[in-house]
Amino acid sequence: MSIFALVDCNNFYASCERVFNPRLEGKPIVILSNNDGCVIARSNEAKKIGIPMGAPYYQWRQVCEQHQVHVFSSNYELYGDMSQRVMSSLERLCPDIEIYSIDEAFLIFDGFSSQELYAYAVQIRKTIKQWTGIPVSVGLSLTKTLAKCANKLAKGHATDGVWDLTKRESQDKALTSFPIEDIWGIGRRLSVKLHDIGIHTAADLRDEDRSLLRNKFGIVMEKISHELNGTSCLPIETIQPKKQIISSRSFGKLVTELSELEEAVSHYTALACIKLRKQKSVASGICVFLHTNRFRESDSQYSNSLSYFFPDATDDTGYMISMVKQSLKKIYRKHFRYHKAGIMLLDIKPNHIQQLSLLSTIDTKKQSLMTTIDAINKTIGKNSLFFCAEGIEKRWQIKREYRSPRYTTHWDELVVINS
DNA sequence: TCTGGGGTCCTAGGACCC
DNA sequence: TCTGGGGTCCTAGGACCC
Repeated sequence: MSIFALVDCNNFYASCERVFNPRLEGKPIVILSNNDGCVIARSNEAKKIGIPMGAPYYQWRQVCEQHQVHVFSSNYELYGDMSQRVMSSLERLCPDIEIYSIDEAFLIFDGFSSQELYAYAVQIRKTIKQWTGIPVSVGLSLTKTLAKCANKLAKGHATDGVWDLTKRESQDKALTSFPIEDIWGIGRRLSVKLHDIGIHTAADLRDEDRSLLRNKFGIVMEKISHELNGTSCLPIETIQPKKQIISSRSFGKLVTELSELEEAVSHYTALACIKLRKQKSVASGICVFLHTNRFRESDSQYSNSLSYFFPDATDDTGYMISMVKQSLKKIYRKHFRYHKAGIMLLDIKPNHIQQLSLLSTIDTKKQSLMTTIDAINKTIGKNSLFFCAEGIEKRWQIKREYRSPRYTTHWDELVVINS
């Protein structure tokens, strides 16, 4: 029988900061979202202080200062690179792997006894720590959902960072005190509804009449119940190309001018196109959106979006920028203070099964231009070449006052050791 | 002053087809 | 008395995840 292991990095972003700055060990750390807006990651010490996930930073700044919390802007280049190191290490330890998020992966094992597997999980944990510096926890069980539960227990209680829920007795014991809101796939709204009908723990949900669950909540809930019962409904999935790519940011300052919005939106388009070409795909359309700051109740509010579909699916940044600027002009209104804008690439397909229009004229020169730009930027550094439309000053760019060095991706930001 | 960003899946309802 | 029935595709909205 197959056993799923969920490997999850502990407080991933905070751990990444610690790898290159060991003085942070044992200290409270928080990491802020883009624009230094919200708290999006916390070390255990920061959790203990009571700083909640998602809290607006300006409301917690004082508390942070008071407790000498180390505050960082998000450093996605560092976290992304560290994630790759963790994932490629895991791939060497187990060939059957699904990378589920930046800090989690499911592994699948066949033919291990549960004692052997427990020992191997402990080994995996040690190896990842040694190779990357990142601490991880491992949850073991018969389904993905149970492995998630096991991982949660590993984080809370396990001494060696591994929790085994493969045996029915251990499941019974754990699930009767496992709150439904902690189950993977049950969010805030569903847990309220479940409590209303008397389902309070994972065991309650597991033992509930599944046709009732199906009728009341749909197939997702029915599957969760099966999964909690040890029947696997969610297989390991291989990496799929994205079906849509979104690129958007809040601005570092409120923006009123069309010209600045054009720059921002062009820049986001360029970023999205890089991702698009990287996964060897083309997009059939692009949607542009913008809105004012809904938290500023005294400001007049406006939001809008507009999609444009291309005659032929494409990955050409220049063409998309020109189209997106036209769309933006149509939805732009003067006299509003804009807080955020973005674009979404729509109906993405692999570039080798491109459906051409009757009158299509694919421009191979442009294709090789994009390939060349990507190659140059890859060799001599990001943004070495970019479209003028993206702007040079980029005054609307996000704030990142507390970003740590990009230790692993920039030569001039390498870690320095003072003797 | 200051409130993230990027994704997926499912469902219901409408449009349309034969 | 008694409006056809069965199917697909698309979209918007809701829910969730990290």
